[in-house]
Parts: sequence; structure tokens; C-alpha cells
Amino acid sequence: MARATQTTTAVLGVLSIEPLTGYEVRRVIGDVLGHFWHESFGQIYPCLAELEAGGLVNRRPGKRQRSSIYEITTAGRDRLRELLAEAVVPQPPRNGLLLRVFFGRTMPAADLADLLDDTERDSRARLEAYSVIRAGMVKEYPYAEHGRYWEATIRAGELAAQAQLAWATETRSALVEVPAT
Amino acid sequence: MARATQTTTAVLGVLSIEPLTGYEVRRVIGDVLGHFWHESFGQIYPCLAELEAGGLVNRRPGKRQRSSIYEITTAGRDRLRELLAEAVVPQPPRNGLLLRVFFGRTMPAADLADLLDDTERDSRARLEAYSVIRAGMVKEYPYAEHGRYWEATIRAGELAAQAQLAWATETRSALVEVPAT
DNA sequence: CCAACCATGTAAGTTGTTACATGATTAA
DNA sequence: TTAATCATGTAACAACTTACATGGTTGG
Repeated sequence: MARATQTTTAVLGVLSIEPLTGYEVRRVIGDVLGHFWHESFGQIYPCLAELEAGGLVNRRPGKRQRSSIYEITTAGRDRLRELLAEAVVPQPPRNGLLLRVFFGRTMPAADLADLLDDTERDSRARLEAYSVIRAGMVKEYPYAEHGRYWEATIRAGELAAQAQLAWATETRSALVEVPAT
Repeated sequence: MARATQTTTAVLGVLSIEPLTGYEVRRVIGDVLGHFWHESFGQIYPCLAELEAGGLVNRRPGKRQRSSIYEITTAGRDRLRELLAEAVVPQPPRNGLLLRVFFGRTMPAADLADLLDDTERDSRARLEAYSVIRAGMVKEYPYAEHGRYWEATIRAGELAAQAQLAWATETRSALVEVPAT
């Protein structure tokens, strides 16, 4: 059976926008999909090799020595459409912050306060990051036609960060400022 | 080196509330922490064995044949406090929904609409589930003193679900109801 | 009496991370 | 000239999932 289909979806997806080297695929996944997707380095090359073996991408020499450019084939585009239609694979929840809050009674109040402060800072940093991404989006040439879809993913992050910020503020006053019974 | 520390934290955490069998540990993690944490079956027993070997829990025979009850030791409580103070291990993002939306231009509009409808339904179901959990919380005897912390984790889920619902509605009108250029 | 649930454990397989090895090219 | 970046790949390891195997207990 093939590699985790979602990795294939991500790789094939970025190659559907423009042909890239393996190194660039990784960079695009990090820079462009980074706020909602992650692939570790060691996944990219084996996945590209499988795609090539299956005729879903073509490999041709790049400008530099040893470098290859991968280009999606028609079969690859069909496969991508299939993959996108498949059911979303749910990520099992593993929220380390909430795990700590749940057992918060066991922690010194100061540690819990720090944790919530960090969360608040993180939410604000994420909100800031999204507005930077949005500003940069205007300049990103090959992605222009995807703009509305990309915008929707940024909006999702923004709303999630706002919710997290509201939660951190609210929880701080409920758990830290009001002493435990 | 020991098992992923966060699994240890979760297991030791539930045992800090009351002594349980391995089977019950799994059930509590599913039922009580389930909305923000997950441990697969095959993790629990090896983790308990390690905890026992390290003197962090004691094992004594349970009521049934072959059953064992694990009880946290003083060393175990100290270790739990340490683990809770450790930095949160961030979960690399892998949001299958946003992956599909990002490449939404490649999908038929009807598929995207279905995806967003599913998301909306899921958000509502989650909101409903949280109010059920909250109602049940009143009756949960051994967790009473953890009530405020538990409540905070539910609130986090609630705010996240609300944000997701708002996003799905907003995105549906932006991407599906307004035709693509 | 039979289905559902309680209970424990293992083994095989998949997935994902990290570190290593190697070297070309480019910009400061 | 030297540091950063581009570029590819592998190997070892760690983490996690799933299926299997086994059998006791309880409630309808």
C-alpha cells in the first residue's frame, strides 16, 4: 500500500501549481502551507520517488548539477482530484496545553499563569503572522488564481487564534486570579 | 530513554485522581480527556509497565482474575508535577480540511460545498457534545475538585468549535455561493 | 445462554523524525 | 574566501496503530 495518502496529496498539490525540485517542494510546504500543514524532510524524497514510479510526476534535470525538477502529469492531476475528494483523515487530538490545564490543580499557580501567558503571547504572534502572510500574498505570482482559497485557510487560522486568545484571557481570570478553594 | 513523556503525563495524570486498572485508564482517557487527548490502546499497558518498573506506580491485584489496579506513588506524584512543568510539545499541524480547501480550485464546487457542510455539522455536533459533557460533569464524583480545570478545557473546545462554525459559514458564502472567476 | 463488556498483553506493520553524508552554487 | 543556501539521499530510530490472541464476568 502506498505512502500515507495525505503526504501524497500535499506533494502532488504543490506540484499542481508549478514544477519544483524536491528541495523547493519542501520549502513551499513549509512557507505556504506551513500554518496548517507539515511534512518532515525525510518524507519528501521517498514520496517523490513513488510518484515518479507511478507515473504521476515526471522527473527532468534541473539547472544545477544533481538537481531534478518534478512536473505533474495528467495522470497526476487526475489522482490529485481523487485524493482531494477522499474523506478528511482526522488527526487524533493531542493538546499538550489542555492536558496541563486539566491537571492544573497539581501545578503551582505561578506555573499555570506562565502557561496561560505564553498561550496569550502565542495567539497574538499568530495573529500578527497571518496579517504578514496576507500582505505577502499579493505579491505571490504563481498562486494568484488560488488566492481566494489561500485566503480562506488564513482566515481559519485567524479565527482559531482569536478563539485561543479569548480563551487564554478568560481562563487566566477564572483559574489564576480567583484563588482555588 | 523513556516513552514519549506526554503519554506518561496523561497516564500518571489520571492515576493521580484515583487508582485504576489499565482498561479503566484507557476508558478515562477516552471519555474524560477525549475531547483534547488521545492514546491508542497499545500504548497504555507498556506505559504502565514502565511506570511500575520506575516505582512511579504500584500494582496490586484487582477484584477480577488477572486484573490489576495501579496506584500512583509519592515518587509518581513528584514526577507528574515535573512533567506538567515541562514545555508543551507542539503537535505539528496536519489539517486535512484546510489542505483540501487550499487546493479547492482543483475540486468540483459541489465537493467543496459538501466539505464545508460537513464541517458545519461537525462544529454543531461538537458544541452539542460539550453541553452534554458539562451536564454530566456535575455527577462525576472523584473529579469534583478538578471541576474548574476540567471546565476550562471544555470551554477551550467550545470556543474552537464556535470559531470553526463561523469559518465554515463565512467560507461557504465566499467560495461556493460566489462563482469562481 | 449469549451478547456485551471487562481485562491483559503481544507482534507486526506503518509512519514520521533526526542525524548523517556529500557536495555544488551563490552572495556578501 | 567563507558562510549560507541549494540539493539529494539514506539509515537508524522513535512513535503510534491495528490486529490478534485469550479468556473471565455480568446482565438481560
